Amino acid sequence: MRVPERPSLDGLEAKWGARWEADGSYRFDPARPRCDVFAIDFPPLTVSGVLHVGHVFSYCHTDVLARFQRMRGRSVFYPVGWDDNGLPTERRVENVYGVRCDPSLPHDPGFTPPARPGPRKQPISRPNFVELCRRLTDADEQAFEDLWRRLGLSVDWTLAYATIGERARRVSQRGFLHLLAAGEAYQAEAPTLWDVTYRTAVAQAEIEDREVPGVAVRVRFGAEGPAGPDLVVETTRPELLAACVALVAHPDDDRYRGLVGTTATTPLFGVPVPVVAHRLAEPGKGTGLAMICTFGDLTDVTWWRELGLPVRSVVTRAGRLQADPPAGVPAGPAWAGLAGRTTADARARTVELLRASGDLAGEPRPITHPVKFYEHGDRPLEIVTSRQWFVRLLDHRERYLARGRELEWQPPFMRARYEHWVNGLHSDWLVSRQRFFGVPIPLWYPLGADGEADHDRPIVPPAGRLPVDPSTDVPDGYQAADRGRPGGFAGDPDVLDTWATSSLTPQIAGGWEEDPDRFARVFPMQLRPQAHEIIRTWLFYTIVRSEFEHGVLPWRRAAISGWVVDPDRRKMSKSKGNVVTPAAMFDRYGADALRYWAAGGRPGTDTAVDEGQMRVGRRLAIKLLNSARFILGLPEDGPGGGLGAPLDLAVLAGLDAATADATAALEAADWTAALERVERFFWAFCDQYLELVKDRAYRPPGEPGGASARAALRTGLDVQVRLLAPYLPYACEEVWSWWRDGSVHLASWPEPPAAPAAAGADQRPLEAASQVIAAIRRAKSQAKLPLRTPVRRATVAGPAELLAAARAAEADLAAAGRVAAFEYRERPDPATLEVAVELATPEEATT
RNA sequence: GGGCGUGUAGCUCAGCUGGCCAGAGCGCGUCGCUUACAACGACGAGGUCACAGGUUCGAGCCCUGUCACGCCCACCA
Repeated sequence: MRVPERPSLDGLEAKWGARWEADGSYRFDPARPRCDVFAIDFPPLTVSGVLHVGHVFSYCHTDVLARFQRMRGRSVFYPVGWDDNGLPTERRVENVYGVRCDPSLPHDPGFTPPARPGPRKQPISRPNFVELCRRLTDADEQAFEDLWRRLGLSVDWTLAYATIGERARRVSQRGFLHLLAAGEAYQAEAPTLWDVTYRTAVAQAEIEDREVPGVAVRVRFGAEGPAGPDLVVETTRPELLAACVALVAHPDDDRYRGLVGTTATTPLFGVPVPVVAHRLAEPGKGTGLAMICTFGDLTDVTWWRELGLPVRSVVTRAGRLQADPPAGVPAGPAWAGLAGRTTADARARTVELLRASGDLAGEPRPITHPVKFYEHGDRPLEIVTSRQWFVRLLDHRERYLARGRELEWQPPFMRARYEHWVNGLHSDWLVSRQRFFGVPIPLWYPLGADGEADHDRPIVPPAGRLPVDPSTDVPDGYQAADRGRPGGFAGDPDVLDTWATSSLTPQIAGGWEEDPDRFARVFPMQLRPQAHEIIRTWLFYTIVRSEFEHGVLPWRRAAISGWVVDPDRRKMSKSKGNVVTPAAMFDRYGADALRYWAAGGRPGTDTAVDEGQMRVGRRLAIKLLNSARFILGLPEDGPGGGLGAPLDLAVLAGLDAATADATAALEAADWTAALERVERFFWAFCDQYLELVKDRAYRPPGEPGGASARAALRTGLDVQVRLLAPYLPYACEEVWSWWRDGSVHLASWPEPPAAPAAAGADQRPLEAASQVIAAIRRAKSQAKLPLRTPVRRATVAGPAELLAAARAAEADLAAAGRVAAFEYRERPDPATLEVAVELATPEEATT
């Protein structure tokens, strides 16, 4: 036994972190049978360059569950992943190094990035760009790893993977090729939502609506024949006038019924367009007559498709009006004034032109309206027509809904989000992205004699060649010189959506098709912890992939965590300047305290940063050290039990109840309830029980009652250190090391009874004694006297059973309360004990 | 516009399938350096359980409606 003179939390993180790493304490044991494995599909940590306490919050929850399961004897499969793939990394590289990717440039092997970013972004080749992405993520990952280690996450670092790493690329490409072979992945030339800043198509799941200012403009169209006055259309996108292919009204709208089938004429351009009817036209919006453009919004796409209208594109992929007008639109002065402008510029310019030509009906009205944005973008999405890869979702909606009902959701209401999303899907999953730092689409296309790619006959690499990069690798049967030559081949230039890889995290981590033995042991997994805002992406897509590849749910339970909000309950963000960094919290309170605060966040609920709670957590950890020092510093008894006093049996019986409750809560993944239960017991153990038996505990070995108290104290400590270990891994490990071998985190989870002698013992002696000692303290406190003030007589009144229970602890009460004499009065009515306390006079007190 | 969630002491929240005087921690006040702990301990004061109806012997908990807040979703006229 080696108990320090003054226990402290200082230095524990470095000391035990190094030990756990050296001992491989958290290694997964691949030899254990499937039934002993607890596998966690842990969220790949987003390497974003910004650290805030939100990053540690939900990971603590998972870690508590992992540590609990490990102590229950499971081999925990707890891999850590890095989500470095994707657009956020690209954007950071652009800003940090002042570069941008130009895939037409050749690789420059001697390239070094500018020392500091210049005002203009320097164009560099794709390989150089990807190199910089790697360099940046490597550095970030190191910083993040240090943070997770300090937090005490019990992940298995030997299982680490990165979503841009070779293994992930191989799995991702294999998965894509499986979809392709099954006809579940297909390509289509279609109008899709397009981000003009990043110049890539985006999927439904990555879009968000934002309320932005705009204008509602009323525009006159020329009517045909005797229809009378001009037709007035209200639009927020007048710049798309040249893209107008029809006007539309609801079939039941009497105002326009007579016009359907006639032709109207666009102002400024004089282009004839048909007036058509469609149920999606809403009589109540604007004038009830809308302009159909290719393409202003998704409704335009629907109208265009269902009504068989022609295409007149005017917006380029860079978000500007194209140089030449679309076919059928004259290249007159009106167009000349708009060509090359951004859509926002062109909008204002069009209003001026309409005003000059007299085609404006009234003045433009400023409005705010919801506009679609790419979640990482800051300019509104446009709709452009391009060739893209899709994965079928709509065909299997019912199967995904069924899997969602099969999944155990925590909290259960989160299932509604999932169902809502799946029911609201309106398009298949667009998986191709016109980006650079991602998993390449593993295909080439043969080039015809005319040099055009034949997209209908993609060249597929054999499984053994994966991963491939079609921009540098050459398909079997071709030479490098055939690239881009008529009769040769061209690589698919696109990369896969980052979720197309992340949706395979169970397969990547589990060794799918590469380590079948391991995969069979860990998949399907037990737990998927994640945040609620990515239910529609990560969670949904993972179910999609698992359903396709394996026909099963990828995990049994999804634990959805809430947000961390600032102390004023606002979401933390860099722009608001309210980000709390974890490093400062670590320094001030320590990892255990931070974990304690995080564990107070109930499943699925938002939690505010609360330094007060961190202080409480720190206090709990210190209390544990101090109480352990006291208990372990008591005289040692020889072997042979000794448990016997009713109070000692009672405390252990109470501990058994707490253990059972905490275990049940943790089995249900309710880390907060379990902690509350254990914590409550622990404080009572220290403040009530320990104070009551101190006198006996001090007695030398051999004297009556001493061994029993010490046995209960030691047993209680032993059990409670294990109950708290998932929450306070450092303080618990420290205490454990004072008197036990090995790591507490590999010790067994306590199971009642803590001591056979105390099994099912009567808990009332402790309950009664606690009431009596509290009353004695109250009397002294109200008399403004020190607690050591003697009591001449304490008269205890109450029901017979409680009186008997109190009497069983009389000697302890007398010592703890300095009571000279007790009297007992039986009274049936009060449920609790009433204690009349006669304090000693000052003269008596001094003697 | 649709959906989900939340509204309980100054603050953060517990209150399980409705059952005796509504709980905890923080904060606050008072007292106390008692041989584990003064970055501590003991004790105490704080609540019309958002509002209005209803069901019931009995409701913070169930039903209806209203209000406030948060989140998710929605075809930008």
